[in-house]
Amino acid sequence: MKKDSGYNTSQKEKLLDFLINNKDKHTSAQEIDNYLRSVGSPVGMATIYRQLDRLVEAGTVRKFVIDGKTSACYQYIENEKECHEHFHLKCRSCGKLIHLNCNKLMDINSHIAEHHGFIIDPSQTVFYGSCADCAGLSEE
Amino acid sequence: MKKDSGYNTSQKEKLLDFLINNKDKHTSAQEIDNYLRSVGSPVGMATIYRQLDRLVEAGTVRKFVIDGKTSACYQYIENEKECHEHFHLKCRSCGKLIHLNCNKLMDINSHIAEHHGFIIDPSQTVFYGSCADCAGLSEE
DNA sequence: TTGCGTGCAAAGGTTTTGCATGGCA
DNA sequence: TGCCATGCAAAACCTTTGCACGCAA
Repeated sequence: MKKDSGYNTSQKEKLLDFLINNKDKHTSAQEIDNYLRSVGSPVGMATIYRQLDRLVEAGTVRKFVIDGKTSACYQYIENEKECHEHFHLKCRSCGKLIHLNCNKLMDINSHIAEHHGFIIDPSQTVFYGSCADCAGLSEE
Repeated sequence: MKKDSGYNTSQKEKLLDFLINNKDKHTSAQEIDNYLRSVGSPVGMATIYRQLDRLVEAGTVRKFVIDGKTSACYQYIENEKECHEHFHLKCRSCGKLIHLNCNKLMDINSHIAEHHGFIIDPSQTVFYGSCADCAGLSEE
C-alpha cells in the first residue's frame, strides 16, 4: 500500500533504520545527521531532508513542529491507521511521546463534536505536560 | 500582576494594539511588520521579535508554531489565568482559536493523572481539527 | 544504459545578535 | 542623567534548490 517508491540506497536504509529504532521519540534532522555521522556514515543534509519529505509524503513518518522549537521533528509511524485512533501525550521535560489508547479519551471527540461543533483530529493533537517520571522530580 | 516591565515606547504600544485588535487570529511577525508599515509607523524586525519575546515571556501573548508554516505565529491572550483553566481548539483551516470552557474536558486531566500518571498542562495543549464552519464546507 | 539519488554549495526565509544611537523615566 | 529600547546590518539557523556525478535496477 505504502508505495516506498524509489531506489534502495544505503543512505535511505540507515536513515529509516534510525527512525525505526527511535520510534518512541521525536527526532530532528540535526539529530539524524549527528547519528549518521557518529556511526561513520555521514549523509548530506539535503539527502536527509529529501528522504524525510518522501517518507512523510508516503505516510511512513510524521512531521511535528513544536512550539518554541525552530526546527521540525520527525517520527516513524508504526501503523498509520493505529495512530489515527488514539491521542499522544508529550512530556515537555524529557520529550517522551506516549501513545494513549483509552476509550475515555475518545469520548472527548464525540462530546466536542456534538456539543461544541468541532471535529478533532487526534493524529494532529498532542497533550503536553509532564510524565510520571518527570512530574515526580522537582522542577528546576 | 503581569510585570509589563520596560519603557512605554510608541513601537511597543502599536504592536500590542495590533495584537489586541487581532486576538481572534494568529499573526506572524511578517504580518505585524506589514501592518505597521502600512500605517506609516514601520518598526524594525529586531524590535518586533524582541517585543514579541517579551510578551510571550510575560504570558501576554502565546506563540504557535504550525505544521507546514516556516514562521511562528503569535496571538494575544485575553486573560492569562483564565487560559490556564481551559483547553483550546484550533481550526487548521481558518486558524481560529476557540477557548473551551467545559467541565467534561477537565475530567480528562484527573483521569489521565490517575490512570496514566501524566500531568497535562492545559495552557500548553491545543486540540487541532476543524471548526463548525470549516467542517461543513467542502475541503478543497 | 537510464534515470533516480546523492553530495556539495549556494540560495531562501526566519529569527537572533552586536553595536551605536535615541528616548523614557 | 542613566539605562533600556530601537534600528541597522550582519550573523546564525533551518530548509530548499541547482547541478554534476555515481549507483541501483
